[in-house]
Formats: sequence, structure tokens, C-alpha cells
Amino acid sequence: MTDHSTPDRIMDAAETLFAEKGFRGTSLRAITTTADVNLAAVNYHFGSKEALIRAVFERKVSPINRERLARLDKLETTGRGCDLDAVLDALYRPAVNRVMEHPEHMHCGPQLLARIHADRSDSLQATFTELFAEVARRFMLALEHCLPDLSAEERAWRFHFLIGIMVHAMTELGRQSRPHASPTGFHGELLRPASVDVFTSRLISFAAAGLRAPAPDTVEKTP
Amino acid sequence: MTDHSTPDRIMDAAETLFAEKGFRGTSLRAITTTADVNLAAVNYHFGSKEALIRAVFERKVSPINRERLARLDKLETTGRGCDLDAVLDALYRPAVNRVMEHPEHMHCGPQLLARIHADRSDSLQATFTELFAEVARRFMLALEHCLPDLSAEERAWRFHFLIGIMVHAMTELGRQSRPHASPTGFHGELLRPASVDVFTSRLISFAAAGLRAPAPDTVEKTP
DNA sequence: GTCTATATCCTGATAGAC
DNA sequence: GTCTATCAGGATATAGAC
Repeated sequence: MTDHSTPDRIMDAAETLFAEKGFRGTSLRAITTTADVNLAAVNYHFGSKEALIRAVFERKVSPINRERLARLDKLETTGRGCDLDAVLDALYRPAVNRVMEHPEHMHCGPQLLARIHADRSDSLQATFTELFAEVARRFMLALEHCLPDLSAEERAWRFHFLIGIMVHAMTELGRQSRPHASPTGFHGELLRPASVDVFTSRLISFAAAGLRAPAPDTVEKTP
Repeated sequence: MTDHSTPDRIMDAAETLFAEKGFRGTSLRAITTTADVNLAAVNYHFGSKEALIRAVFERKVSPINRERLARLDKLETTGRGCDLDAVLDALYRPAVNRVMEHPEHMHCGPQLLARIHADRSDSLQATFTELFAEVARRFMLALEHCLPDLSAEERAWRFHFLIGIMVHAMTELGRQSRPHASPTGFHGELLRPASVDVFTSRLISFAAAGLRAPAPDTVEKTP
């Protein structure tokens, strides 16, 4: 932990604190104190707090998205691009994997992801779009191949449902791993930690069934 | 808009700004300027910024949850407590309704709800738990009646999926209604606004299918 | 209840020695 | 690259006149 370079130490500390207190709720002083580096180091290495946020943002998300695209590529070159379960696996597994493989960071990773999705202030909007654009485009296309009978609008909404499931589930997953708080209170010991495989399967079986559901009537009903 | 009392004006302004800039990214000065009240009024009426956050939080969520419980009550007294689609309607419709019935606030309502779900810092944890505990308990029970064959663990996770779908979908819904930003970029004109009925049906058909999916194998697979 | 004025502290950022 | 010292501004909160 201490053998990292200064920028890495800063980003490690920032990642944890951002997850806990939010981007604007975390001061540079808190970050540099936790990272045990000088206050001026943040501006020296990153230029500004905003730039640091973007860097943390990107470091967290890019590897996951790269792996998603690589897995989708492989599916398509091996002719399994229309296997819905496999496509969902390519979407979900990299995120679940990244989150669960380092248990010591499991409490902050998902929480940070949730904040990334929730906080789309103007200053972060462009970064968000840039980081997820390719993944969104490619997987939307894949869904089009897997579910050709669905209208484009229905498919687009269901894609958003997929993302929502993942973000919220992983947040909850991270929350489970924090011993001091069972925040929502409405689960006893029910939500025990599971393996990456089990958890990914859980997501896929639910999501695939939802995606395959017949489209609802879009005709107005009179109440 | 101007005939509200001072506390109401403060909460209206705070709600909008919290949605846009986050809880900690919004200063009391920004709130009181927008609300056109004196800076000291916040502390006079609410005691502190934290208390204001909780008040806004509660004002936004409580009516929705009250309506959810009322609808569920009615279902159960009329013997439709095991109608999964109806139960989901009771969960989703109040939120969709509240968000879409005031189009002028649609850009901030969902965003605020998303932030509420994402920002579970220690200071807001207790408030969150308190506001959602009863709804979570009651609907978990309802799911148990609707889906008796599912394991308790599987049901608990799927309940979280339900919440994730709603939060993310409504965030996106709110984002659509903002003219100046098509943030994620991966939807052209596909996601047009829909009526409350249409959008609720969309949520229900996806969610119900997911809930009814056979439980995945929870046996470890060797990779 | 509302307002002005202010206290106290913390923020991000930077200048300049080493 | 790292550090100290400091700036200018903004934050919450409050005291006290009206």
C-alpha cells in the first residue's frame, strides 16, 4: 500500500473517500492526509480537484469497460453474438469480478460506481458520456441482434433497466460487506456474500427473463 | 410559486439545487438566493443544513411511500395480494406518477431520488432506513406471497433488482426531459416521453418476467 | 419572523524555497 | 518532486437589531 507512487496513493485515497463522502463532500486535505502526501501534490500531479475526480473515475471504469468489449468481441467472432445470456455475461461479469476480487475494496468500489451514475453534474457529464459511449453502443447493437422483435424504444428502455439492476445490486453487494451497517434493515442474514459466478448468474437469469418478456401494450388505458 | 411560505420556498429551491449539484455541492447561499429569502432563514426554520437535507428528503419520499402502502393495503384487502403485476403496480406507479405529473419538476425529481439512493453517507443512513423500512418490509412480504417457490435469498436480491430498475429508469426519464443534454448519447430520439400508464407498464412487464424467472443454479461452476 | 453583520472555520489553489 | 506558508474566497452558523 505504501510502495505506490504519489499519484497512485492520492487516487487510492480519493477513491475510498469519494465513495464514502461524495465528490464534493471530500476535501483535498482529507485526501492528502489519508494518502500521507503533501497537500500541494494533488494540484501538482493532477492540476485540479476536478481533474482528479475524472482520473479516479476513469481508472475505476475503463478496465471494466475494456473487458466488457473484449468479451463481446470474442462472442461475436465465435458466432455467439445472439446468445442473450452470453451477452449479459459479458456485460455483468467484468463489473462483478472487479468488485468482488478485491474484498478489501469491496465496500468502496460499488458505492463509487453508484455515485458515478447518480452524479451527472455538468462538470462530469462529458466524462461519463465518453467513458460509457462505446460500451453502450456496442451492447445496444448486440441486444438488437438478440431481440429483433422488440421495438427500438422498448429495447432502449430495457437496456437502461439492465444498467439499473447492476448498479443497484452491486451497491447493495458492497453494503453487505460492510460490517458496521445493515443500512436498509430489511434483510436479515439473507444476502450472504456469493461467488462471482453465483452472483453473475443471479443477475443474468433475472435480466434475461425481463428482456425476453413480451412488450407491454403501449396503447393508453383509461383508468 | 411565490405565494409559498418561507420554509416551502426554501425546500423548493433546495430540492432543485440538490438534484443538480448534490447535497454537499449546494451551499445555503445558493438555496436562499434562489428561494429569495434571507440566508439566516434556513437555520431559523430548519436548524441546520443537514436537517434541511433530511426535510427535503422526507418531503419527496414520504408521500410516494404512503401511497405505495395504501395501494398495497387495498390489494390485500381485496384479495389481490398475490397478483404480482398488481403488487408491482403498487410499488412503481406512485413514483412514476409523482415524477411525471409535474413536468416542470421532472428534471429534478428523479435526479434527486437517484442521489438519495446513491448518497448513503453516515449522516443520511438513518434517515434513509427509516423512510424506506416499512415499504421494504411490506413489499418483501408481498413478494413472498406472490413467489413462494423462490428462496428467501433469491427473493431478497430480486427485490433489490426491482428498486434498481426503478431508480435508474426514473433518472433516465428525468434526463430525457432536459432539453440541453442528451448525456449518455446512446439514444437518439428513441426514448420519447410516455404516459404514466405506458411507462409503468414497461417497468412492470420487465420486472414481473424477471421475478418469475427460474432461480439460477447456485452450485459453483468450475471455470 | 426577518434581516444585517459578523464570527469562525474550511475550501481549492498557488508562490516560491529546497 | 516535495514542502511550507499563505491567499482569497466561500462555507455554516449565530448574535442581536428591528
